[in-house]
Amino acid sequence: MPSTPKKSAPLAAEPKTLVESAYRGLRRDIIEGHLAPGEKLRVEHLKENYGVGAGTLREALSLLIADALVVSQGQRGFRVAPVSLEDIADITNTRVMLECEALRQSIELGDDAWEGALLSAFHRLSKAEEKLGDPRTREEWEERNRLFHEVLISACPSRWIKHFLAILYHQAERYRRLSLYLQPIPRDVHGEHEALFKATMARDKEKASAIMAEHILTTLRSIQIIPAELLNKKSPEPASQSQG
Amino acid sequence: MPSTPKKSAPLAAEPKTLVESAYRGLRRDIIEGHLAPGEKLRVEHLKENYGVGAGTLREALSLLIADALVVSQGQRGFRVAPVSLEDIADITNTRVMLECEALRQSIELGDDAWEGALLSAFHRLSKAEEKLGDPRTREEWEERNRLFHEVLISACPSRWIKHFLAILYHQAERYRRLSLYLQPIPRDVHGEHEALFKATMARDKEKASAIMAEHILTTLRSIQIIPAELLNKKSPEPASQSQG
DNA sequence: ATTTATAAAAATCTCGAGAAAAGTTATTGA
DNA sequence: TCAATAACTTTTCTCGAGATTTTTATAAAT
Repeated sequence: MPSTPKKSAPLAAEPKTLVESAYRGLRRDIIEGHLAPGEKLRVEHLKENYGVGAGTLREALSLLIADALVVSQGQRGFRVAPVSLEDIADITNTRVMLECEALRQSIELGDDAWEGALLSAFHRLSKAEEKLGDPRTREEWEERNRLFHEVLISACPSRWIKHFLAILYHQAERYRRLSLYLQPIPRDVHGEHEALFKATMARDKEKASAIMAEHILTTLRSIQIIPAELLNKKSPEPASQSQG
Repeated sequence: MPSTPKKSAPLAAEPKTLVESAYRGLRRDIIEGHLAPGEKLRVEHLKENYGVGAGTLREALSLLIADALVVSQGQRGFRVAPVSLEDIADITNTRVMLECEALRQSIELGDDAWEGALLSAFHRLSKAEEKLGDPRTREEWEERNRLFHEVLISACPSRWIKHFLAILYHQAERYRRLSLYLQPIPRDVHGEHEALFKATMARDKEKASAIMAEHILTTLRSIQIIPAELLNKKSPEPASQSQG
């Protein structure tokens, strides 16, 4: 569970310590694909890229195991978590179940402030969707999309469901970015968001969750074709990373 | 997700490294209550109890954040995760949802080998339940109970659901042990297990999941009274731990 | 040519000491 | 008496170096 109630990240908010700085940088590079799935993470090499000591980097990698973005085996070091078609299907199905349940509870319990926040988030997302196509606005849309989904379920009182959803969202985001090269622009995602928004505001639990399920599953279908060369790099080819 | 398909633990199987040894010992001591909820975990003191260096212990603590048994805040060190009535209720409800879904899928997809394993697990659990009351057999019952639940959902193909359930099971176990002093012997748990077993073998998905839900919720009700002195020790009172 | 054994290389794992921060106690001033 | 500051103590955080283990490369033997 999140140690602080501030954000969805599994650690405190701002990178006060070097461990957290390295954790952030590594997470970003894994999700954005700069560190390929299955790639070996050699501590002695990586510590230079993130400007920290060996022990500190090991600690950051241990933290990333919680997000299932890194795996470690016995005495054989760390690797970027591998990807597979079964995995993304599993992630999606589990996310559908949890997010639909969270949405139902949120609709049941949400108050006026929640409605207001939702209205605001939907407005901002709509604005970002108007000017899609420009790759410079993609990051903005990505962030507002995340926020829209977060606000939708924010009235759900279960911290555990939200915690698990945050993990799954990061996982799904990684897969989405891997297949982004193929499908630069989503399908009619605005229509889906609008229907989702309306059903939620109308407090129609079943309809809203049905739309949500279809929405997430559609995303899966647009992802399922991933070029083979992006999968599970086992060889120790050195990749360049960004710096926190 | 588990890095190895062997067990439900988030790390490799046997404690080959000191990090893992410390991780195991700490997890045990937290779940069994030797390290009280909310208690501060001072690295310099703890490293003697587990016979490892400071960096190694920090790494083990980072690993425990994945299980939500330890929390860390900024520059203020580590603490045992606090407990609350809302939390155990949340854990239970989430567990009901996930475990019922997993059971439905398991019933749907389980083959003959699964039925055989289930039969075996139920038999062993029944034997252990006959001679309950003797506190020496409690650990044995605990283990067989865990295994019975694990086998029940083992035919569910979703690794993520099982991963989340493993986390929640550890959480619930901690609460159960905290309240164990009050309720040394469970209620008619054997009858519940038998009904659950029969409905599952009869491939009655809805009936089985309904019994499962009631079963888990009943456990919650028997837990919800926890003596105040066991809650959230904020003061740095030194507690004695077991040694790995 | 394939396999086994040996040796070198690389990487992981581990520890103790030093710098930075947080928490605590004592002192000063109103 | 109480609040604020300052000095002190404790603890966390960080790094570099040494001990094991794994991996790779080389050579010998069937």
